[in-house]
This record gives sequence, structure tokens and C-alpha cells, in this order.
Amino acid sequence: MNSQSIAPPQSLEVMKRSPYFLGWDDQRLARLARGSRLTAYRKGEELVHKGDTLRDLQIVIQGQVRVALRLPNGTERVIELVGRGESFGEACLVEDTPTPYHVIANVNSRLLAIDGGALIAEMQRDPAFCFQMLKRVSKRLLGMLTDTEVCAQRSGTQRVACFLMRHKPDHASESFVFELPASKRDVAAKIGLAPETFSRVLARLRQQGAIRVQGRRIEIKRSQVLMDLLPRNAIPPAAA
Amino acid sequence: MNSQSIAPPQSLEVMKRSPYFLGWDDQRLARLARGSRLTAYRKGEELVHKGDTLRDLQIVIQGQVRVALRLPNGTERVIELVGRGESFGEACLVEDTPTPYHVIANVNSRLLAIDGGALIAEMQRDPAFCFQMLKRVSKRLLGMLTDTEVCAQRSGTQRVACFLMRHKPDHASESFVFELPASKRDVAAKIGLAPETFSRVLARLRQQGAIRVQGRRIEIKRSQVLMDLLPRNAIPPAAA
DNA sequence: CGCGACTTTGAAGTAAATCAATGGGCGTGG
DNA sequence: CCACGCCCATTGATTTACTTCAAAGTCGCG
Repeated sequence: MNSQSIAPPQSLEVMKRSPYFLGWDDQRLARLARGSRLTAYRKGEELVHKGDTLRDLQIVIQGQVRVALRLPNGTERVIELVGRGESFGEACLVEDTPTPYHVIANVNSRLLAIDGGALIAEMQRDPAFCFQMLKRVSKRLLGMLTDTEVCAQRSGTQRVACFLMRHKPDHASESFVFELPASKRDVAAKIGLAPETFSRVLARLRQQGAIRVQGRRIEIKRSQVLMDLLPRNAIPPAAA
Repeated sequence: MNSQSIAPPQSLEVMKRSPYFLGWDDQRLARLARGSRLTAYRKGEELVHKGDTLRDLQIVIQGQVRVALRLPNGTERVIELVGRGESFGEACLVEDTPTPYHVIANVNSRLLAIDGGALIAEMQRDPAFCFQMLKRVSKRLLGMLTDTEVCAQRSGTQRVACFLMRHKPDHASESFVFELPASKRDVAAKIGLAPETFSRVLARLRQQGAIRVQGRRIEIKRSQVLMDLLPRNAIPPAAA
């Protein structure tokens, strides 16, 4: 179950291929690559324990990890599903605070760790770069708000409907298709439901003809049915 | 119910007296004061409607507002209680996104609105200032995480226990005292409970001798009792 | 002193968590 | 290539406790 570090010289190459670093200055990339480490993790491995102090910004190069909280009953609440080209840890780095969450690999994954000190140095050198990070954290904050809105729905049906509708493309009509970002268990943990409840709600919506389900592939057939479950609650279209 | 704008020239004076601007450069204060407006709101007034696009950063000079989401059943979920010297709207300004929440004055309040454009200009001029904003948003993001942790607790008793324990001073012993940040109704809405449930849970904890309640003043008498309600929240890395 | 808002308390209904067991899909290993 | 085993998903039955509706009580304020 041990993680396996990969030779650092590859970092720059990896960074240039990752969507996360698209548009970044070559010089900056080179500077940040110096203190970075590429690490492979196995499925189920806990990369970050609750209370750890992060020294690096973590970027998923390949695979997927989940950021989550452990609940008293042994289950967990998923905060964020982080896939290729995405990151976590910005806020904890900036605030120099122990992580209030743990992070586990959902599948075999490779992550690049960018030295936090170097990153902050870059920010304090270049306002535009700092502002970019500010935008990143702001976006995540807004994302957490919509997650909170989903979880705040009283009934499980409403939570699922709210979650599904967040995946509607801006211009889409009654029907559209999308893929769940992770296993149904993880999605259930993200919207604050027991996996069984999530399964039951999907089954009911399916029987009502509102959706179709094929594994992780969800087809919304009549989004109006879902909308009707969310009385007087305007849902801002989320960017996919 | 209409808000009342107050003459702008006072802005600089107000800013110098607000804890929010402590340590800010005088020049910057002067620049920002130019495009700012001081506004008074009456209790219950909705300063910001869901979906509004903020043009300003809002700082509470006096009073308290609540940032909240409206739920299908007519109640609301409180995201944040913002009091004197605190602010809201950073993330929406930076991302130029409509507010996913609404904001209501809990009591008669005065707020200072700082022009968003001017603020962003300041940030792009000075990395240190931009980093300060980054820290501010990061802190709020971490705050939302702990709020999420409270709301993720399955039982109402656990939610309340989790919420109460968050107010324990670092060094405090078994007992300590603190004030609820708002009415019990708003606090209940913050931790995702119906006001009745919150009241009942407090009553039960009181009967058990764990706490004492006098209006908004809460005395935690035996914090161990509360801790015991939150089993093994931190699981040591036993998997080795 | 009386009104309104907040809080508490009571009773009932309901929905979700939980426990339990089966089924299905996939990767692994034979 | 097939068989096994594991993990994920589904379905059923039960229990719990939270929401909801209702009403009385309390507090602060005008």
C-alpha cells in the first residue's frame, strides 16, 4: 500500500502535459518543477490524513482522489472529487492550517506535489499569478456553496434532483446526458445520502420515466419532472 | 423598508474606525473610499437577492446580516452570520458570478460598499494585498468546511454537540462559556436543524447536566459529555 | 402595559438510516 | 478461457428521530 515516488526530473515534462498548467509561463514552470515531486498512489490509499499539515499543492496528473470527512458512524462525507488536471490544498497551504479532511485515492493515481513555499513566493512576486490563485479558491468556495445547497434540501429526492440538475448544460432542453463523476457510493456520500437511499431515489425516478440509468451514465429524459421537485428554488446552471 | 444611503465623504472616517481595515495603507484607504457608499438597512431587509450581481465588496460596519439559501419548504439555510468588521461577496466579485445566496439584515445595520473594480485594481497593483484577499477567501473556505462537518453529522444531537465544541477555547478545560452568534432560530438554520429540534436537543443536554442555557449565553459544563457524542471522529492511521 | 417575535413544548406522521442478504460486474488468478 | 472472489449496487424490512403542525409560554420593546 506504500506510495511510490517517481524521479523529479520528469516533473517539468509532466507539468507541460497537464491541463492544470495550461498557459503558465515557462520560466515559472521551471522554477516550480524544481521543488516538485511526482508520486503514485494505489486505489484506496490515504494520501493525506486528517490533521496533516500540507507542505505542497497537490495536482492530480492521472486518476482521481476524494477529499472527505469521516463521520461518527464510520461512513464519510465527500467534499470534493478531484480528477485529472485538478488540485487540492490551496486554502490549507495559504492559511498554513492542518487539513480538516483526509484524501483517499479512488483509483490508482499519480499526483504532482508543488512546493508550497515556492508557490507562495511566485504569488508574492506576481500579482496576476496571485490573482489567478484567488480566482481558483473563489471558484471552489462558490462550488462548496452549491454543494451546500444540494445537501440542504430536506428530502433525499430533492437532493438528488438538485444534484442532477446541476449537470444540465446551459442551453440544454428537456433532456440531456452526463456521467456521474464517481461511483454511486461516492456520489451518495457527496450529497449526504446513504448509498441505499441514493439507489432507491434513482430507481423511483427511473420508474417515473424521468431518467434512465446505465451504470454511471445518467440520461435525464424529462428535466421538468425534476424541476418540479424543487419548488421556488432557482438553480443557477453549473458549468460542466 | 427602503435602504438609506449616507453621504460618501464619511466613508474614509468610517473605514478608519472599522476593524476590517486595521493596518491598511492610508493611501489605499483613500483610493477605495472614493468609490464607496455607506448604506443603512432595516431589520429584515433583504440587501442582496439571490442571483444579483455584486458590484461591491460589502463590509458590515454595524449590526449583523445573514447570508443564506432559501429552501423548497420556505425555510432557509444560513451560510454565514456576518457581524461588525466582517465582509461578504469576495468570491462573487472575483469570479464575477451572480450570488447563489441572498443576504438579509438580522438587525438594523450599516454596511460599507467598496467598489469591486477599484478593489481588484488594488489587488493587481500589489501582490501583498492580493495575497491578503487570498488568505481571506481561503479562511472562509476552511470555515465552510467545518460548517459542512457540523451539518454532516447524522443525528441532531451530534450536530449540536459538534457546533458547541467548535466554540471551545484552545486551552479550555472541561467547562467554558460563550454566546450564540445569533438567535436560536438562525443558529438552528446554520446547523441544518428545525428550530424546534434545536430547542429540544439543548433541553436534553441541559437535563443531562452537560450545559446551561440563558438566552444566547451557553455554558458548557461537561464538555466530555459532548465529546462522547462524537465517537472516534479522528481515526489514527492504524492501517499500516 | 400590551404587542410581536422568539422560544419552548406536545403530538403525530413520515422519510431516511440501518441491518441484512442477494445479485451483478470486473479484475485476478488458475 | 474460465472460475473465483471482491466490490459495488440493489432490494427488502425495521427502527429511529427529525420535521411538521399546533399552541402555549417568555422575552424584550415600544
